[in-house]
Amino acid sequence: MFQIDRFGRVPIYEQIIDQTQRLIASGILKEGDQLPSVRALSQELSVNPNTLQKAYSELERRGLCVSAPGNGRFVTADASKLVGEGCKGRLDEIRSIAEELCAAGIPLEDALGAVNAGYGKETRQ
Amino acid sequence: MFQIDRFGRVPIYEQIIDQTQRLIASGILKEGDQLPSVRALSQELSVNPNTLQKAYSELERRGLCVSAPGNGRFVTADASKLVGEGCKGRLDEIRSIAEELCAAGIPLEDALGAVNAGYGKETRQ
Amino acid sequence: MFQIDRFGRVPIYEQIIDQTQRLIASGILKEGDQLPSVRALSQELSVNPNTLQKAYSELERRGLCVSAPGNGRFVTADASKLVGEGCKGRLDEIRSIAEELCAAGIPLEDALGAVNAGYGKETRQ
Amino acid sequence: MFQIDRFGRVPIYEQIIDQTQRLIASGILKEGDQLPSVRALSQELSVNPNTLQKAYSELERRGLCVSAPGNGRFVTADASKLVGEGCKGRLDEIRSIAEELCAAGIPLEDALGAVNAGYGKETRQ
DNA sequence: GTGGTCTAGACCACG
DNA sequence: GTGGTCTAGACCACC
Repeated sequence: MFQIDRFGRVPIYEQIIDQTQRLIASGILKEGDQLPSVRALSQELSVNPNTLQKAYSELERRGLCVSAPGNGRFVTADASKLVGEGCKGRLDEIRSIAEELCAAGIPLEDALGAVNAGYGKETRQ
Repeated sequence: MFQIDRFGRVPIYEQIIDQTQRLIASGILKEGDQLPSVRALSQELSVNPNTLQKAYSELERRGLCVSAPGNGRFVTADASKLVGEGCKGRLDEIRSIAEELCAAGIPLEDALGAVNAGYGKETRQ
Repeated sequence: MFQIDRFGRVPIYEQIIDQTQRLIASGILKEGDQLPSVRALSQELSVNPNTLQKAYSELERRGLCVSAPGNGRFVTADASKLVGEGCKGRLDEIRSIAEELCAAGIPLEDALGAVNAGYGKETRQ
Repeated sequence: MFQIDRFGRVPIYEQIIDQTQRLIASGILKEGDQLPSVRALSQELSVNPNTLQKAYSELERRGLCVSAPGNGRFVTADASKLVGEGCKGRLDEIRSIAEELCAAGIPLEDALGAVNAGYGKETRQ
């Protein structure tokens, strides 16, 4: 369910956040679904419970899930909507990188091709 | 000449590297041009000299500049070419973000639009 | 009769206690009235019977009700008086918050207004 | 500078957050001031560095301070304003408690007295 | 069983 | 020196 890269420079807890958001965005996790418990996931991924706790707390802060102590943690009703909004901010990242590529003389086609590749990977497979 | 963000999560020395590369990519810094001295730049930016030293060392390692002890540090002949190649790696970043946007249901047109915006912004100005 | 928030940080059993006390304070529950049975309330609120048991035990400990095994649980004669005394402790909470507001520069009038609003709301309804 | 209660039910990290906010509200901590370092404060209070890190991270999330890795953590320009706004929400807490006191038959004068006591404590001393 | 908090101690990158 | 992350292991309250 989750894929961890222990050696990159993105912290583990952030990988969990990102991947959970992606699961919500793609509809695999829906409103009311229970997230894997801190302990269970900790064993499955061989990651310290505290690290997962940190990731889950952040997701909660963003309003994507709520915790019912003693019962588990559940995806909220507007999680999907919130993730969608958040993703729009990433368009700015693309624009920013595109500016650099432009300045460096990389042809526009290459940049557009990269975007298509990103979309194609999901749609074609 | 340089713009430093002391609070972001990208280290200062990396900001120096990035911005220097961009100056080379955009032709503002050309072969044979002298880079600002560590001491001068350190004062101008209120940045620790060690930090600048680290940035410059990395630029040298990448073959973008050479130091002539006692004379200064100069942009190399193939700096422009090397930067161009390096930038291609950023296409992967775009592809990676595009995958996420795709998963989140953001329409392809928006992503392509962001790329065009990045290119357009520079060409129109 | 009861309103439960499963996600807040106040434990469910404490919510039951608080709300029962409030029902007594406001005279809705009077001496000799029967409290809903653990089983019935457990179904109505979809709450674990143990949780309700814990709440009722605490109410008994405070002398607000007594259980007549096999017959039910009943509000005691001095419940109303006891609740009244207990409420006085909340004056300290107000004082504590008032200190913070004072430190933050919130005008005294606003704080007094909030108290009046709390009283007014009940008296007007 | 900080006062920790290890036995109450408010977590230590939250006490740090609250007290820091109060220091900002009362003008003792001003824009640009450096917060005590995680390690230093950890020793002074005999509290684990992680706990302080958690508190500081939350303050940062609320926009009250920024961290310059390697240099320390500093109060932001609008920290004071943000704290002021946040405090207004506490008026609702007062109103809510006042409602309960009203229902319990506590006289209005007692509640108003508690507010005055909170304000008086700071002004008279 | 669940989530939440805390400690102790380690490692890393940055300045 | 600074902040940031992670692990290991413990304890608590709640359901």
